[in-house]
Amino acid sequence: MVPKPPPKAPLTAAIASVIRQIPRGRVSTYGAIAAAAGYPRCARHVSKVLNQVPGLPWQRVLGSGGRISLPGEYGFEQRFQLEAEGVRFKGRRVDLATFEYHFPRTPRGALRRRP
DNA sequence: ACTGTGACACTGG
DNA sequence: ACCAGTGCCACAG
Repeated sequence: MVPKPPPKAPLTAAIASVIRQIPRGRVSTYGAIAAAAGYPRCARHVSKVLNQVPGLPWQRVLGSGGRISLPGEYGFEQRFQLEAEGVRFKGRRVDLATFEYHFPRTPRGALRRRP
């Protein structure tokens, strides 16, 4: 039997996993990541995961429309990092049509809002 | 068990 | 186009 599987924050682990799938030179958004992890309405939680789990490609995560949500100097840092990977900006935004990474599939049945 | 939190998304002015 | 306000929802203390 299993000694002790970590039934901790399934959402956190799922989101972290999804973020790691983003290849270099591509980006994604909070909402898309949350949805790909199976939790469509938990975009806000993605930010929490980025702060909790180190080693993630945090710079590849953008807000809706390809905007940088991270304020302050870190925001510029993010922009530099992305440009270093080949991601181009149009004004303050990234052209998602070109650089957004589309995840292969939602790992689990996505929670859908009840009608 | 309850309350606060968060690098959001979306809508209206 | 931009800003401010509102809704959202699982996690952590």
